[in-house]
This record gives sequence, C-alpha cells and structure tokens, in this order.
Amino acid sequence: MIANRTPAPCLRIDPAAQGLSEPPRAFFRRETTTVARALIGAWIARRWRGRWYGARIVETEAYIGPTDAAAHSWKGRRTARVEPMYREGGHLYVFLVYGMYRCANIVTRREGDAQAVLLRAAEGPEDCAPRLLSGPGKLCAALGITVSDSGLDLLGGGALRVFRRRGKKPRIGVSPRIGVDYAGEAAGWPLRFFDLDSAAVSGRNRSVVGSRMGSR
DNA sequence: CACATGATCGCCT
DNA sequence: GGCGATCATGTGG
Repeated sequence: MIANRTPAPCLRIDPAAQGLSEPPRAFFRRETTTVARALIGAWIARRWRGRWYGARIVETEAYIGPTDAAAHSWKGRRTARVEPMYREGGHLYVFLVYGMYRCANIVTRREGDAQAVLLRAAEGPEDCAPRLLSGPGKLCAALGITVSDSGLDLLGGGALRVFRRRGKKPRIGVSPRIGVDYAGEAAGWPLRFFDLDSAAVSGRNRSVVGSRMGSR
C-alpha cells in the first residue's frame, strides 16, 4: 500500500507569524460535541522537512463512544486499530477506509472513554484550490496524514499539532453525520458541525438546527 | 483460512 | 442520482 506523505505546497504556513497557538490539554478533554464545535476555525498543522503546513478546519463530526453505533468504539470494541481512541484527549486516531482513503480523528475526553472528533474538511490559504481539503480523505491526502500517524499525541511537541487564533468565532451549522446510514438511530443524531460561511465544506451544508434534535 | 464490508471520492449517465 | 476502485480489518468457521 502506497501512502503519500508529502503535504500540498500551497498549505505552507508560519504558525508563529500568523499568531497561532496551541490549546491546552483541557481543551480536548471537554465533552466531544463541545470539542467538535471548538475545532471549527482551528488549524490542523504538520511539520514536514522543517517547514509547517496547515489548514483551517471547517467541518467536523463527533463520535461519542460505546453508545454510538456509528463509532468504531461501539459497544466497547477495542482492537489494535481502535486503540488510540481509548487514549486521553489530544491524541490522533487515523484509519483506512474503502481501501484507499484515510480519516483523521482527534480523541476527546479522558483515557478509556473512546470518543473522538472526525476532521471532515478544511480550507487552505488563498492560493490553494478551494476544495483541496473538502472531505476527510482529501484532508488527509493534502496534509500527508497516514495511518502511521495514528496514536500520536498532538500535544507532545511532535510533527502534527492543532493551533487556534484569537478572534471572531465562526457561525456554525449542525446536521446528522455523513455516511453512517448503517448506524440505526444514531445515524440521525445531530453530530456534524460546519462553518456556515465556508465554501470548503464537503457535501451540502444544510443545517438541521431548529428542527427536532435527537439525544445528546 | 475465507469472505464481506466500509466515518470516501471522482467519474458516469 | 449511481457505481466501482481497493485493501485492512473484523468476524466466523
């Protein structure tokens, strides 16, 4: 299996010069839906050969653990692949889907809780193609994230980190999650969050807020 | 060991 | 809207 680890050149950033800073561990230990919302507008970044590459997150989904039929940790399933989900908030969980794409998740809550936020889409600097990272598989491909990154601690001073910048908060829309029709009742839960003003959101950004919300 | 299936995407009609 | 690529993983024998 070949995995391209080279990030798209147009994603080049300079965290310090752009006023980006890392959130503390407590940021990731909060309730998963809270983290999923808070990550909208934050940056996912990767250091490659001494340079930083990154993009602003515009779409996320919450996977809330053993009670969530759409989550890999449903019913407490604990295998080698899912193991990173059981770590403390702030770790990374990456898996392969459909034999060719990767999905990157940021683990939330405490060690053992097995909850996480899927990064579904991001937007790069202006000189990037507008839809370069508009989907979980595309996001990982553009940043060069692979399953070998699964289990890394985003707060460990490593090559993968989350940054955020002080300032205006994005308008956030909510809807059911994408691609989890097999999950029964959980498929309808409003656990997808997206930046209402971004053109990089995957699929359609129709908000379901205001209509009947499921549990959680 | 065998086999069914995805937390997707791009191309097709 | 539909379909196929492509393979690690999970489950069952």
